[in-house]
Amino acid sequence: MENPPSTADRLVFAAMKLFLEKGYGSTSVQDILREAKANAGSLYHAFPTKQDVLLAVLGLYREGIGPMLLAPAWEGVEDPIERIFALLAQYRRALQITDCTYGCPIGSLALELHEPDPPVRELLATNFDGWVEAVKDCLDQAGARLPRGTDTRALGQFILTVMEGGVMQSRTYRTLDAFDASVAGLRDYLDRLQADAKINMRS
Amino acid sequence: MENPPSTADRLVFAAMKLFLEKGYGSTSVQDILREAKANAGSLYHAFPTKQDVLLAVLGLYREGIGPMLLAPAWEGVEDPIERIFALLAQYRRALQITDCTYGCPIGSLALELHEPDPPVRELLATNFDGWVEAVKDCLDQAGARLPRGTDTRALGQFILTVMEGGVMQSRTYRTLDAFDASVAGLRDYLDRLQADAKINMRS
DNA sequence: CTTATTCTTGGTTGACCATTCAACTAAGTA
DNA sequence: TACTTAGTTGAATGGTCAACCAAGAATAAG
Repeated sequence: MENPPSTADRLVFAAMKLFLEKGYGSTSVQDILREAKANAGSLYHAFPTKQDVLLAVLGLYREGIGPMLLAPAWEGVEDPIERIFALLAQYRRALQITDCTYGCPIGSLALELHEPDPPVRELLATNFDGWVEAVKDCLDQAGARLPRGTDTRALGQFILTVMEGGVMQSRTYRTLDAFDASVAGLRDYLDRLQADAKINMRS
Repeated sequence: MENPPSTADRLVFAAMKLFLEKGYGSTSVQDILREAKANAGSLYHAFPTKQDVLLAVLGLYREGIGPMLLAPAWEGVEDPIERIFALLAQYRRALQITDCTYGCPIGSLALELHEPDPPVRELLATNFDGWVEAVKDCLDQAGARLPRGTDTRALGQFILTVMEGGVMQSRTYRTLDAFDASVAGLRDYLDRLQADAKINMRS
């Protein structure tokens, strides 16, 4: 993995960067070729179509959830509930250093591609699944700190919802306000759930 | 307003329909012309560029929030908190009858247009503002049923976040599950806020 | 009726799009 | 050596795109 990356790898990384910056539709194959310093033939030798490049990018995101997203976010954070907010803080940082222009790449693609071919839609869903699963694990670890019978998977989906909705608004307003308001709302909610669980310990 | 609509109107309505169905980038000027049964020159007589058609569509959405969105959703619903959920139910219905393909037109455009020209971005933000303001009004009417000192505008933003995030996931999964889970989470949260406000009445 | 204005017609322009292809190179094998 | 395969080159293809515009029709004003 230390040797120079293959042309196919360069192409996928270039596409990942450009899809994040400009979206899928507005990124031309030429753009990818220029960014990766490759030729059209090389791309079409490695990938049948532009959409297959997208699939490779989405696959890379899926594989990267653990090592590229969760690992850095959770460094030095042990508490499972705090890990959730550390993850959200990671997205906040991304918004901050890009002046609220880049958000969640998966969410952007999910809404840009109105009627994506089934394989694309499935990979987007798989990415969401991986994210929700990670949050669900945190919630499960929090265990008795949450009310008995909490549907942790549904709560995980709710947390993804809050992240994506907050990112969407912040990108539109070009301000962190809406994202912060959304995370604050979530924080308040989780605090109340924990307070409730504490009171009802007996029973 | 009973006379046949002008060509410009037909074009804007056609564009509204197509932008919702296929997004802005994937809708060509030709598509709009075909749908509106008009010619290219007519469009460019009424609008300098395609983007100006988008601006007209966004303006129409903005004007329509009250009469086209809130009025039907709130028919027969008086309770301010229930009005919020009636509004969310309206989006659920839209998802349902389109097999989870159409969601919120503003949200879709907001994420599709990665770096929109300032006037477009501002109109998207104005649309969000109008929505949040309407929800805020409901929350303000709920008054003492919410904890003292509740930031109703921030809570309104949070509710928009939940709607948009839920719609995004449901469109990706092609299932109402994630939307329902998100609304259920919000319902639980608002219930807890109201329970809290009731207990702390005295003070 | 005449003139001015507004709107419509539809063909045209030139840029850009994803994709293809025949020719070429480099590396491996026997 | 001769042959095979994987990867590369970059020009060419056919199509679609937003936008333009000259000419004509409809409408309104004098």
